[in-house]
Amino acid sequence: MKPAAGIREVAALAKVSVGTVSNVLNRPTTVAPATRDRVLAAIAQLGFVRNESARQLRTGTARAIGLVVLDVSNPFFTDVARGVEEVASEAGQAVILCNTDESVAREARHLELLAEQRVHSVLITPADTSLEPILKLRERGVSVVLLDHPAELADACSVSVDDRVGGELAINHLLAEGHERIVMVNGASRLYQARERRAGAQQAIRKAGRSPDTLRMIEVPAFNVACGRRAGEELLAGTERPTAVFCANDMLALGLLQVMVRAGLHVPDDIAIVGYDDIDFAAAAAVPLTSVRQPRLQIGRTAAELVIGETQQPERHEHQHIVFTPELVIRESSRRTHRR
Amino acid sequence: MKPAAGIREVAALAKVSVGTVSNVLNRPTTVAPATRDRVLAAIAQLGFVRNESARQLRTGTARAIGLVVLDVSNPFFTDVARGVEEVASEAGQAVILCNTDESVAREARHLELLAEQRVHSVLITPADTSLEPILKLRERGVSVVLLDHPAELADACSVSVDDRVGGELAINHLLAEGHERIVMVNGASRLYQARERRAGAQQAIRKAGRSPDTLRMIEVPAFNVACGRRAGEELLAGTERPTAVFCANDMLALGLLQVMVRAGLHVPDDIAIVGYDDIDFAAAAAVPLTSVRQPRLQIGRTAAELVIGETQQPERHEHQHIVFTPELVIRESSRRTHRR
DNA sequence: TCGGGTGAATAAAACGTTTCAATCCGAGTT
DNA sequence: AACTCGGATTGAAACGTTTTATTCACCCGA
Repeated sequence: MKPAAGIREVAALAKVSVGTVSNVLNRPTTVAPATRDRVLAAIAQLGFVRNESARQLRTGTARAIGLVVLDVSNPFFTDVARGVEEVASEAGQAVILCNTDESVAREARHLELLAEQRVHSVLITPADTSLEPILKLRERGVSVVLLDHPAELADACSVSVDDRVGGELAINHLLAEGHERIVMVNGASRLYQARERRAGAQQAIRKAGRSPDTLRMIEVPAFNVACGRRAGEELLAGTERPTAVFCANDMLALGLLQVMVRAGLHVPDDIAIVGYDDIDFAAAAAVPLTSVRQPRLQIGRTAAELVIGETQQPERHEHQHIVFTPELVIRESSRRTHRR
Repeated sequence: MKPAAGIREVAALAKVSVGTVSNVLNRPTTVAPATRDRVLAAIAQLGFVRNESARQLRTGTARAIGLVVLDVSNPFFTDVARGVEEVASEAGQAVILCNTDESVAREARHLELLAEQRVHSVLITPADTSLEPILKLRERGVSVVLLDHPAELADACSVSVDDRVGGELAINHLLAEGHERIVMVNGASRLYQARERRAGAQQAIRKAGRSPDTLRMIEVPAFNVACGRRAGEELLAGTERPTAVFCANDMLALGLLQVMVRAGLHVPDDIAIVGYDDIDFAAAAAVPLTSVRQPRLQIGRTAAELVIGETQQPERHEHQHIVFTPELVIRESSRRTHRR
């Protein structure tokens, strides 16, 4: 195991200066074809691999963009990540994927790491209401795009989906199906999504002129399957079971659904369920899940495009706030049947 | 936006040499408490963030380990990743997650990138039978752990699950349930997992003394839901529908299940289905899926531990090949009912 | 008072690139 | 023949750390 050939060994072998080798690597057109070939041959022969740290040190910034999400286990986020990756790799950028599990502490750690790596931009779904750590990034000159979190104040772009409309869509649908005792199972209200979806839901109730207690709230610690199960058990144990449940994401909905089915309840006749995100598994669930669809890939692609635009032409960049509109996909878990 | 404070600015402000600042960062105990506090104060005041590239350049290797998987959308891999992340972060290592989508070209690109980053180790589920690109990594001094791919020859550790046994378990179960026309839906046989699971399945048939045409093979291009759907449609269209299907992973099984249910077939009475991996969504599927369980987190944790052990004590490290044993989890999708 | 230690701090060399000003050389132009 | 021009190549500085050998200041025991 030799000590790894560097640019100077290559230069020596090709009988050129290190500057020329660097040019072959970075501006191939400026070097004469003959020498270029000689250098490439030397590179191949020595198995030379550019040392990215050295390059970065010199140029000042990494060719990577950080993507910080709330939960990698949630297919919603892996789909977003896929979108990001697609456009990033076209632009020759690597993506560093970080998972916070909704923890502020983990988020801070990851942001610290990304700052040390000198990534030029960060796409992030904030784990907290306070955007303070993110603003700090901006101060350091990092481009930031907030995902799923319109940044009214922050000096950054944002890409989001109108969660308020999403919440409304879900509740309107349930009301139209004739439900009058609805429970909303929500994640930590420290998360923007949780708050907005709730606000949308409540707004729908108000607009429909129903009593506020038509809609009861349950807050669980995290947006995952386990918490969905827990919420389901809670509902089963309690008195006054609702006739419909709106879960603020599909992971919760799938967990809850599982509990209901196992308990022998019929979905949707005994209890209707609506989820949020429309991940692929929603359609394949025990009872195909009605869900509020978000354009997952599109979110990722757009965010990546914004940030790449910003870093490539910082001067003529204006921060944008892009808001997609969600769409209700009705499936069996909430569709009126004629059984009862 | 000032030009980002470096270690020398900190040193100047704290009235010490840069060496001392570096010591505060890396060997805090060796510096006197008073000066240490002074330096820390300066760091805080300037908002100094260590430049990881410079550190890396000097020390020669990154504090990161690369994790290369076949499909980030597959919860199996995100769970493995979670395991890796857990132990890596305990050891102060970052994880760079790369997705190949089973493509050899993408795998090569990612390995190239990781090499440029000078990661000290790579955990990888190879996208191809040939391990050649991986051996090249080893030559460069990178520690490698093969995931899900026992490395008989390669100069590397491996962590895997006995896929042959897994295949056998699945088929034995279906035979025991009385099935005599079984189809196995498999991914690209360029993947080790596909080959082994098939071998196990065939072995089970042989051992049971059944005719080889009890088991028919279908090979689809990739281990994902879409391909599972396609296989399902193919089966529906063909003559001689099997009474049971063994899918070589849960994504395939979920896709296939969806098609069957939509076509009005009853699972398991009209057609039984067995999956592989036992991802969380398997239990929540339209019909809870029988599946061959692999210890997903454990795989990730073990791999990370191996590689960290190797890099920390290269001299007294011996390559290990750890093989877990899979376990059949029987659920409704294959359980004999008394309906027919 | 003198050495000999010890613990703390320093100065300077390296790490492997990129970049930029400077040089070189041959072809055109006058 | 003298000049200019432009493309190709070069050499050296710089990027921000870590590290190692060295110096420094001080105390202790002889």
